[in-house]
Amino acid sequence: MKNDQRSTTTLHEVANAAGVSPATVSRFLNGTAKVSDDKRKVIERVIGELNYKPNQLAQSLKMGSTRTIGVLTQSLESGYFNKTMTGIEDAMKESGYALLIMSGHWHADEEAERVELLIGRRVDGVAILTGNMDDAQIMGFSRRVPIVAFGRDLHGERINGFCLDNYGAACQAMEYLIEQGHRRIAFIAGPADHVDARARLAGYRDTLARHKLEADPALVVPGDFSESGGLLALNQLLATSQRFTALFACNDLTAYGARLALYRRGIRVPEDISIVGFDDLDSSMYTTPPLTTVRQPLYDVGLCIGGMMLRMLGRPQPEFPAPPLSLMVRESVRRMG
Amino acid sequence: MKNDQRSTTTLHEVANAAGVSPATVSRFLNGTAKVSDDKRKVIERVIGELNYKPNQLAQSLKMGSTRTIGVLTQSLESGYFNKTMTGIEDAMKESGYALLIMSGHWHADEEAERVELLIGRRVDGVAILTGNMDDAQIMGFSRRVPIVAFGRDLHGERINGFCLDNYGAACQAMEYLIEQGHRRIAFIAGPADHVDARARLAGYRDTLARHKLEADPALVVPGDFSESGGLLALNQLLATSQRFTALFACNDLTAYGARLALYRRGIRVPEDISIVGFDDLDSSMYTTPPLTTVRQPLYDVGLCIGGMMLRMLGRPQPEFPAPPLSLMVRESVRRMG
DNA sequence: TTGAAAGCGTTACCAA
DNA sequence: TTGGTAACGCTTTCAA
Repeated sequence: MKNDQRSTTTLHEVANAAGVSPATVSRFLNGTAKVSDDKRKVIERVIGELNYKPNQLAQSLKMGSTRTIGVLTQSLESGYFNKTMTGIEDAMKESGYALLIMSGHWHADEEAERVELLIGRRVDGVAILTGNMDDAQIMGFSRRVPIVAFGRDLHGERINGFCLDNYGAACQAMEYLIEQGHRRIAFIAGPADHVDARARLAGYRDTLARHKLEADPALVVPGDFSESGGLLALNQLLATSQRFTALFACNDLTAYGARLALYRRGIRVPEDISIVGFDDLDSSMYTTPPLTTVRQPLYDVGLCIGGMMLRMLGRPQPEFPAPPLSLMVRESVRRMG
Repeated sequence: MKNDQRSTTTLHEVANAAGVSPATVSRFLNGTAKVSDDKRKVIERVIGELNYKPNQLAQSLKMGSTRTIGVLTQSLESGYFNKTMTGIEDAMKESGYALLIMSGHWHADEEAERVELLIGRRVDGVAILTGNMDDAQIMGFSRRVPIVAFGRDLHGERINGFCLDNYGAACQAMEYLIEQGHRRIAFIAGPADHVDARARLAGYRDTLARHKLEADPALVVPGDFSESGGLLALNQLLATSQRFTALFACNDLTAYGARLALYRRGIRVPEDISIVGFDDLDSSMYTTPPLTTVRQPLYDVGLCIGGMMLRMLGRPQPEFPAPPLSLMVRESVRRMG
């Protein structure tokens, strides 16, 4: 017993102990070529005795593939992104690929830096979840590594992307509110530089216009996709003493914050004010009242991303269409009159 | 321009182009030894021109370190674990270490399998977040790779662990409830095989006993750490028409579910029933009413884990004491009489 | 200060 | 079917 400390058995040691050449052991391991029954038996035994595990590092260096895909998320804490990552993880499960995850925190420079890091670590592909980088920048990266980008409409030899129809879903939510008899509908916006936030705002405005309803600019207040932003926004809105019967929040977190602001003032939901959110986070089913919101099929998005990646990497996968957004009608909207 | 496709420049190519030996380039890159000014200049230029980036794979193989630490989490979707991971990520930020994250889904076999995978990928260390493996099993892994384990009191040459005082915090929460005048307090338990869940239950029982209050077994109902479990549990509790004025939920998710069950029946919080949770998830500050709950300093836990890991890996780090749990008094508990 | 060369643990080609 | 051997891209002796 000389291998005391974390010593790792190598292929050579196995070969020596088994009295065969390293090449043969390798062939046995990978099924690359036939090895005779007697040798196979010895090798099998020796591997068991020595508890040999191939060094993936060496394999990667040799084969030019790390069996790792990099994921650029924005925040490890985001329920939004993590659901997607679970999907990616599950899509990759059987393939032997591992996920190297890094966060860009919605900061273009940091995102680019992380992608560089990922490439430096020789990942086989990079999945980019939204973020603030230029499309051009991402296209540039795609010359160095296969990329699948969620939230971007990018396509090319080594890159694929897809978006969800945020605009359409926002319209759908607004239609619902209007159909329930609401006329004065407030909107808490998201970060102005965020594509999805912009699409949702456009959906709000266009639907109002389509119904020839006044789009009172005082009814649109800025938010930042966070609970505290929603709280602030609603306080700000209330301070202007504008009348409104419904509120469309650009995401669920914002809706949570707004809901608390209402609670603080004793304004009931949905009796006094109706609320619609966007995302359908897990907890939205359990708020009081359960939140009516646009469901983003994030897990499926992850599956989709994973599948696209695997396909780019040359592993045939069943196509998985980008899933649609849909309105989850729960209990935060009241039917008027 | 011959390097069209993702071709990667190597150290040798740089050396050739610069008219020096690979060794010199390597020395320049690592500052391992002095290189003369003229050579240094050429090398610098060539590296820029060729956009050379060292192959980390080759470096790792040579140096025996991947600068990667594996993290065994239980679920990528868990707000609980992800907060911790953010802490780990931040602790590692400057060190050049990357995180290879895998999920065990609270299943001992799967956890062990993931750790094997991590070791196979030659991570420099593994951080284990709770989970269901035996302590012995984990000690076993520690002979192969340095480990820091959260939620375990393990110590050894290549392993360090720490727990948070769930028992004490549960007692603290119960003391608060009693102090507020509550006498009949219900408890929604967590998974019976979960250490933390057990500690919290023990805290509930012992505090009752310490105050000579009846521990009515009908008042403790099983849950599973999820919202739906909390909802079910509370319905079950209500079905027995037991009297109680307060509810201690073994975690926040459970509290959310219970709160919805109450809402459904028009039972007000905290006027009719008071609720205390455990974890202090981000959204607990924004529930209606904001939830009084035990705060787990998960981000700091992550920092702590990261620091311990770095120290084990031979990088001196300032010690970071395991942070204490504390009760966040908000608005879900009513003062009786 | 520099270069040649050995080696990290694999895989795969070429002979045998 | 097997073994020898040359890579993969890097770091680090050892000499010069």
